[in-house]
Parts: sequence; structure tokens; C-alpha cells
Amino acid sequence: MDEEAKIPQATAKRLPLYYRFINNLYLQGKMRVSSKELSDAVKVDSATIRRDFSYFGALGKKGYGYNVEHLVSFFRKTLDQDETTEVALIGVGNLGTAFLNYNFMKNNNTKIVVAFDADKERVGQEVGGVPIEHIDDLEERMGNVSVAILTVPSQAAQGITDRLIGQGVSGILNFTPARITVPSDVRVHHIDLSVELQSLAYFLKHYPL
Amino acid sequence: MDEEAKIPQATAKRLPLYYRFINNLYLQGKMRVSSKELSDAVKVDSATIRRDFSYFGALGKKGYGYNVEHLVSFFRKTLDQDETTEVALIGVGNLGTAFLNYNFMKNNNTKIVVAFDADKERVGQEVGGVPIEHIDDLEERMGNVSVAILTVPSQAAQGITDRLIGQGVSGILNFTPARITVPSDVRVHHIDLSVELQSLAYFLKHYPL
DNA sequence: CAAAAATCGTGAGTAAATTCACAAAGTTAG
DNA sequence: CTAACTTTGTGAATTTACTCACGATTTTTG
Ligand SMILES: NC(=O)c1ccc[n+]([C@@H]2O[C@H](COP(=O)([O-])OP(=O)(O)OC[C@H]3O[C@@H](n4cnc5c(N)ncnc54)[C@H](O)[C@@H]3O)[C@@H](O)[C@H]2O)c1
Ligand SMILES: NC(=O)c1ccc[n+]([C@@H]2O[C@H](COP(=O)([O-])OP(=O)(O)OC[C@H]3O[C@@H](n4cnc5c(N)ncnc54)[C@H](O)[C@@H]3O)[C@@H](O)[C@H]2O)c1
Repeated sequence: MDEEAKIPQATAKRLPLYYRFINNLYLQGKMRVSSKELSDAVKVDSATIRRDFSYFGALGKKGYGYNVEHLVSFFRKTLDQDETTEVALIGVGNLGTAFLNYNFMKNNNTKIVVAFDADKERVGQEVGGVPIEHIDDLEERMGNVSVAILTVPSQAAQGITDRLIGQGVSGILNFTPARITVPSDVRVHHIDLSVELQSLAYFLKHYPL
Repeated sequence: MDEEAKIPQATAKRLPLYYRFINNLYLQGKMRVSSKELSDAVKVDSATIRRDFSYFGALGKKGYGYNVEHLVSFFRKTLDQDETTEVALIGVGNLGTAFLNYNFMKNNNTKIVVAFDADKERVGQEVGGVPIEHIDDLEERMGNVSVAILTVPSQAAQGITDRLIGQGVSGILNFTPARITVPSDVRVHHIDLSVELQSLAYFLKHYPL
């Protein structure tokens, strides 16, 4: 569909990382950067970086490297940094509160605009400038947000997911351990912190470096 | 070194996920499970599950599936669930507080035993049963913890990392946007929440399902 | 200006991971 | 006990990702 649709997924996942770093260079007034420097900074092999960039055409110059300003404006366009993606957060508990307090807007095109919780005490408050609505009002108060962050207890995850999808949400960042079921046109990224910690421990024991 | 060292990394990362789900089945009293059922539950292709399990030998029975009790005890051993990995957390802010309040011990062999912060107000308090020490006392109070969770501001990340490594830490779960530099025998897992959110937004726009 | 140095972009090779698809072996039902 | 059914384990094919290594081109130095 998109003409860029042939970009490998592994590359696509690295783009925001590149963007953030290049933007920092830009703000620091740096004029040029080589794939080797980028590699040291973001810990991705320099050949991989050149390959990643090459999917978008010849962004660099041989013997010189990449022009920071050119790169940054290219990535801004490519990552739609000018167009903010509005996000809803469901479950204002420990994790949800942390996310609301965090400013996802730094170098970032995403913004949490509304939060929901089942606890009546919290409803009506604001956390990090985001109003908290009651979960029963999800359908009325969600607007046409297309991305949701799920930080509810795992038992509630599937039910809420179904309602979110009913409202047209097409991307979910799921922090609950539940592996939710969604139609094939909805994308879910699972971030399973317990699994991350356990698998790190497993790697340490079984894959000594 | 290990005889299991040839297990693909992608497989190793899924093991804790399998374990958690199988353990739940076990607690529910379920006797048997097929790769198809597991697949529906954890959203991993059933052939991938069978392949993953097969690295550990023939755990199942043709025409029957897998015996839950057998699986659960096998994974418990394999994932060293009997031996708790002690973890330190550095930076008791929004995110750090959420992790301390969370009980990583459910189905889990990891435990945060100590936390550090630079803010004197917090030192001496407990959060989620974990004592908070001052970062200046890191070297004295860390014990021989081998894994650390980094939830400090990104500017502090590299300096703290160096000190952690000086104390023998060999695994770091890094939630800061900084890509830290470590010796080659230290393993770092980056969890970059802004990148996750941005790349989800990117996928939605450029890879319509 | 010429030689040396830097660095990109990419063809080709390698490695890792996933998926297909089916024989083999077991289970279940009657 | 037999036939129909289920489900594993895996060889082979495929897909995806990474890395090497080098020619081409530009910059830098003296
Ligand atoms: N906190 C962590 O460090 C951590 C780590 C790993 C996984 N998780 C997972 O993240 C999720 C949230 O964790 P947490 O520690 O923030 O939990 P929490 O209990 O602090 O927060 C959950 C929030 O969801 C709200 N809630 C409950 N049911 C709801 C519903 N039906 N609709 C809307 N809101 C509802 C609760 O009122 C509460 O505010 C859990 O699934 C947990 O397993 C958390
Ligand atoms: N909160 C989020 O949702 C979120 C999302 C993405 C990334 N992050 C990253 O996670 C990290 C923590 O985020 P946060 O929101 O919890 O920040 P925070 O400011 O709430 O917490 C940081 C904590 O670290 C402590 N600290 C500062 N310097 C220290 C030092 N040298 N040694 C020890 N402790 C020190 C501070 O006192 C504070 O308690 C940041 O790097 C942030 O970029 C957070």
C-alpha cells in the first residue's frame, strides 16, 4: 500500500531511536555525523545503520557522513513528527500514574489526552495534566483516539480491549501480563516487564558472555 | 559452556511467558494442554511452540499433547524458579516507585531487595517493603546483587552504570533513553517506552494490517 | 593539486527465526 | 480391536535480519 511498505520491521522499530539521537545532535548544533558515531551512541552496528538509512534512498555523502539537519528533517517527515498521535491510557494505578506524569512529548509525536479508571476517587482529578474519566464513560469520553495504553489489572484487560476496539482503536500498548485477543487489523505491542526481568536473569545464567 | 547454550535467543525470551501460562494452568488443575491451546493463549504460532519445546527434548506425547504437571516442573527447573535472583533498583521516581509497589514475586524468581535514590527525603523510607538507601552508599549497601533496574534520569545513567559494574553487576534493565556503554561481559536490556509508543504509531500509519 | 584518509551504499554471504507440512505415534470411540 | 482422530517432533523451505568487505566518491591534508 505505502511505497515504504517494504521497509523491514526491524528497521522501522529503530527509526524512533535514530530520530531521538539525531534530534539531540541537531539541538546541540552538530553539523555532521557518521554511521560510526551513530553506532557508538545507539549501540547498533554501523553497517546496520547505513543499511537502515539506505531504504530511504541516499541520505549521506561518501567520505563525509550525514548532514544532521538534512537527516533530522527527513526523519521528522518520515516519522510524522508534525502530526501528533493522541493516546488514551486505561488504568491509573502505579504504572499508569508514572506514564501520565512522564512527558512523552519530549522529541515525541504522541500525547496522552485522556485517562480512565474504575476508581471513583480518582475520577475528575488530573494527573500530569491529563483528566481522569470513569471507565463507564469510556465510549462517550474517548473521542477518536486511535492508540491506547493498557495498565489495568490483567483480568480486566480483555474486556476493556473489546470496548476500545469497538471505539475504533487500532493500536494497543499492553503492559498487562494477559495476552489479549484482537481482530487481525488491530496491532498490539506487549511489554511484559516480568518477562523482561526473568529473561534477563535467564540469559545471565545460561548465556555467559 | 552450558549444554543448553545452543537454545536460540528468541526461544529463551519466550520461556518465562510459557512458564507463567503453564503454571496458571497447573494451579487451575488442568492436566493436559496442546501446542494449539498454548498458541491461542500466548499468541505464538503453535509450530514455534513445539519447536521451542523440542530444544529441551521430547516433552510431549503424540496424539495427546503435553502433561501440564510435567511441563511445569520441567520449566521450574529450567528457569531456576527455585533460586531467587536478587535485584537492586536505582532511582525511586515515578517509574521506580511503580516497580517497587509491584510484586514481581508472583510466578517469579526475581526480587527487588534494595533501592537507591539521590533524594535525601526518600532515604530511610520503604516502598513496597523495599528499603531506600542513598545513592552515595551504593557501594556499601548493595550486597552482591547481580541485576539492577535503572530508572534514574538519563544524564545519570552512565555514571551509575559504571558504579554498578564496579560492584559486580552483570545484568541491567535500562528504562532510561540513554544507551549505556558496558564491558562486553555485561548484558543490558533496553526498554525504551517512548520508542515503543512511537514505533507503534509508525506501524499503524505505514503498515496497515 | 595530489595523495591519503574517511565514509557511504550495497552485493553477497551468513545467521537466526519462522513456518509449512507430514510421517509417526499415540488416543479415543464404538 | 479397529478405524478415525489427534497431536507431536522435525526436515526442509522460506523469510527476515545482520554483517562483511569493498568499490566509488568525497573530504582533508600538506
Ligand atoms: N507496576 C508494575 O511495576 C508492573 C510491572 C509489570 C506488570 N504490571 C502490570 O501492569 C498493570 C497495572 O499495574 P499497576 O501496578 O499499575 O496496578 P494498579 O493496581 O496500581 O493499577 C491498576 C489500576 O487500574 C484500575 N482499574 C481496575 N479495574 C479497572 C477497570 N475495569 N477499568 C479501568 N480501570 C480499572 C484500578 O483502579 C487501578 O487504579 C497490571 O496488569 C500489572 O500486572 C505492572
Ligand atoms: N515515567 C515514565 O513513564 C517514563 C517513560 C519513559 C522513560 N522513562 C525514563 O525512566 C527514567 C525515570 O523516569 P521517572 O519518570 O521515574 O523520573 P523521575 O524524575 O520521577 O525519577 C527519577 C528518580 O531518580 C532520582 N535520581 C536522580 N539522580 C539520581 C542519581 N544520580 N542517583 C540516584 N537517583 C537519582 C531522583 O531523585 C528521582 O527520584 C527516566 O530516564 C525517564 O526518561 C520514564
